[in-house]
Amino acid sequence: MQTNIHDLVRAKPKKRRATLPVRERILVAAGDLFHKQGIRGIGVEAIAEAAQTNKMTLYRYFASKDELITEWVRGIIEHKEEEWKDLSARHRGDPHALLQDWSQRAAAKLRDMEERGSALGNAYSELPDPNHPARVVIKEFRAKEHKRIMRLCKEAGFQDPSLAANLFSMLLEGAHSCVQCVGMRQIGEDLVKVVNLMVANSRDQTNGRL
Amino acid sequence: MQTNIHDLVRAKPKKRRATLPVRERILVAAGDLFHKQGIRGIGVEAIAEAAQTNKMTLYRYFASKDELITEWVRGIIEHKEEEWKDLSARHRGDPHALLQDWSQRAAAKLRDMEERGSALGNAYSELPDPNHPARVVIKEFRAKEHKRIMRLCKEAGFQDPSLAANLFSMLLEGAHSCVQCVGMRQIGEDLVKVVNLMVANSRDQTNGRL
DNA sequence: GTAGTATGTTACCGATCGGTAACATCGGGC
DNA sequence: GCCCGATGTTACCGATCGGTAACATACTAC
Repeated sequence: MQTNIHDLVRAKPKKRRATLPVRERILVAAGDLFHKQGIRGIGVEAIAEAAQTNKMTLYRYFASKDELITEWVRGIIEHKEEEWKDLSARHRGDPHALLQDWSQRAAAKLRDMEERGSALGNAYSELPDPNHPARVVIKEFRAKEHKRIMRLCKEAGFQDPSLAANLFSMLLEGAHSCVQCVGMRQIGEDLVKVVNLMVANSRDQTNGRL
Repeated sequence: MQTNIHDLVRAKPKKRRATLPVRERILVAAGDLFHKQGIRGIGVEAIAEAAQTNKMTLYRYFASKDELITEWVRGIIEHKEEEWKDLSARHRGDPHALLQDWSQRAAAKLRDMEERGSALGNAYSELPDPNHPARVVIKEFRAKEHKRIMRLCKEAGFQDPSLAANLFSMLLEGAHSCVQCVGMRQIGEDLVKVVNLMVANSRDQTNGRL
């Protein structure tokens, strides 16, 4: 077969797809589909296709679907960890400001969250097996995160830091669920409001209400 | 074949199993397994077996697995509705007491909730299809429940009833999630504490902080 | 060029699962 | 006794899915 103009034209977009390396593309596509369709609601073949590759290549990077799930979860957690680092670097020595900024960022995330709540929360619900590696990872992260908030509440001088920390955790997690029955903008704003109130309360030493 | 003593002995437990009518047994077994193993993690055959019947009979009562799921969800909601009726009958004209009782009951439920949070929340996560009847039913219920709380907050004289209602919803939903990273006893008690605080605040007219 | 590595393609396997058909059995009411 | 409705049993179908094998192709480096 002779080389003609069409071949030259078609030849271009060959390597063009590689905006990201394969592994990353798979993780991104998997994350997107896991989140939208549910972990058990999407097959590896569809994920590979969405990542512009195929099942075989997927299995060259991930030993199993469960491992793919776990790596995806790890990625989300890693991202959250980095955000914590940024947050604590930005407000070093000022736990009140940190908490407020934290709630504002959460509200911002709530704002552009369409219908299907928290990825980690959903994953946790979808993986009831207590030995599933992804579930274990999520559980550890949640415990860690809660300790972090607890420490922050102590630094912030809350009268009952344990209560305050549990409250913050409840509010944040609850906001993700309530997005589904209340508007997301409202929920985000209310989260910020109440955090501001609590912080103001803890600052005002004459009235340690919370 | 002759009738012998063994046949007589075996004959007894035949109808003995009917503690509940078949349909109820199926719903109970399905609920148990859906909750423990996840909706997509359990098959209809296993459900039928747990209900001490078989797949064929299950399909004589429920047209499909989806219908079984939906009926199960409806049952849970019905139960919650009745509890609301009881609650509002018991505290007619006293929204503050109602809210406090409500939080106490929620705390009690949190106390004997082992590991796997709210059934409706999990179901919602497991059924991403926005057209799934069970999902629709849950969504409607949540909206209804939130309106109920909102009305209650107005009656209770909260300065910002919308904020208060969103807060209550967030706290309750969040408590179900946080059960997984904090102890359940603690979460329940803290939920009660903060509801009491908010109610006290709304009663104290000189300080409408929330 | 050639060799080697990463990726694509196809076909397949075994298991599971939702759902159905056909037939057997049982139990209660007449 | 008989009949009839409810339930049990078995076998099966078609689809989906996770995972693998074998082979073909493309790209890079030398």
